[in-house]
Amino acid sequence: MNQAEITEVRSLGDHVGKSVTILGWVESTRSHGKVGFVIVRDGTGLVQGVLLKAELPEDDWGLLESLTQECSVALTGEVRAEPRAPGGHEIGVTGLELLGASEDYPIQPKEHGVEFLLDHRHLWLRSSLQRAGLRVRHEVQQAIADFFYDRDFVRIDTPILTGSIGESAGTLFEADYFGEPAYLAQTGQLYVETACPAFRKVYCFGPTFRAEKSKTRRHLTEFWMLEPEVAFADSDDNMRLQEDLVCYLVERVLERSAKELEVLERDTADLEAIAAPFARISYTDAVTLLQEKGSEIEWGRDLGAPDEMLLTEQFDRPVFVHDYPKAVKAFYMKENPDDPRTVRCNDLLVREYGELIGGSQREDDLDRLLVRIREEKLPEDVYSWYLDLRRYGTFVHSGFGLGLERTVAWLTGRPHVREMIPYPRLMNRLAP
RNA sequence: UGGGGCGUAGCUCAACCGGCAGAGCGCCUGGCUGUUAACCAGGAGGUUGGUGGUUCGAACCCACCCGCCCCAGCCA
Repeated sequence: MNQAEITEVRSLGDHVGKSVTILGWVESTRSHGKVGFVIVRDGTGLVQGVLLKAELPEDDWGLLESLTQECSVALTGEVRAEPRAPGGHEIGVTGLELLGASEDYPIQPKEHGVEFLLDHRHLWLRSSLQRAGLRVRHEVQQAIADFFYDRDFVRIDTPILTGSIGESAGTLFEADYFGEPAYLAQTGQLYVETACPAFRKVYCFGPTFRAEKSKTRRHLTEFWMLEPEVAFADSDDNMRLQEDLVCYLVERVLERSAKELEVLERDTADLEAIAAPFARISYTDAVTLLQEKGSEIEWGRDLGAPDEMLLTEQFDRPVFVHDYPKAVKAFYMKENPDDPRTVRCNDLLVREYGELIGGSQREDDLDRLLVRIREEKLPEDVYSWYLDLRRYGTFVHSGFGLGLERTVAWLTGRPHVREMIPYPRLMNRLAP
């Protein structure tokens, strides 16, 4: 195999009229007796190969029947522009080599059930909708890195194995750590906060784990979370950063993932309309509004999914709900000086998917934080290092967590987060 | 964990009131020089999720169990 003549499908436009070799996997074949068509995917695009019995060596023509779905091949021939071909180009095949056979490939270009597809996730990844969704995920990850790099944030990788607890016990995955209990991280937040005095603006971005027995289209037990943390930023600064980030992500995906959104049949009208500022409504005002719209919600209770849906329908873009009751939020959130029943926090809600972001200003007063830890009956000793942050130069700071899969599901319009991560971990799925 | 739905060929699904278990796709064989989920002809492929019960007779009715999906709770 002469590597010098191997060409990627995405650059075929530069090789029209020339002979090239394509390496890839067969998506489908159609044979008509003395002419055959083969669709090859090489990971950069699709190209159609045209095989004429009269123009192929006898041996190569015989190979046609062994070109089964997903076998790997080397295809050699002249490139032609052909608008009718998937990908816009076709190759008049003059040489054909079977690299790896593929017998009884399980996934057909037909409808399949969810369970079957998830059981074959390692093969399902090759399908067009899955490729499109995961490519958007990749774009969003890169956009996140670019956004924070451009703003002088330092990326801090927080531990996945921890001895201390993130938010609430009972939803932690436990592991054995040389005889001691260890837990898979639910959040990197407490750790990333500690890097603020070192770098001022920081973020962590990695997998997090929740042993929640939830079975909804918005939850995974292992998901990727972006968690920025900014020193000397209050809750309002925090919301402005979230707004800027979400606008940037939408812009990037519209600009660079247009092809993928088309494959996914995403109507992008609502994304194109998104611009700062987003609506901001206090929890208290939201409750009043929801009650007017017929919700049973009462002040003090957390917003349920139906409430969030109803609320987002009142706005034409993502909406911030801020200053929730202290009782329904985490211990580390800053008590609201104007109304001690509430904390300085916010959720960012979008239509159909609910909470994309949860954020807050952090409690920076040592005594008040201790009171909250005791109220929640949390083990004080494991938080000693977190409390040190308030002992040695405490400072106003805020941050938030953005769920990657939920964000990508929203951007692509796919209904379920399980398709937005290569290998979803769900309550009842640990394989493949 | 609660509410609702479902489980039949490799896959997606039919099967009327309880009466011979079927189709499409995929696969195999043959035909065809421009197909786009190609088409035409033929073929193979079944312990109807499991156990027990009712009945002359169960894919179908009943009980229990297993599995999956959707919604809710929890959250990102």
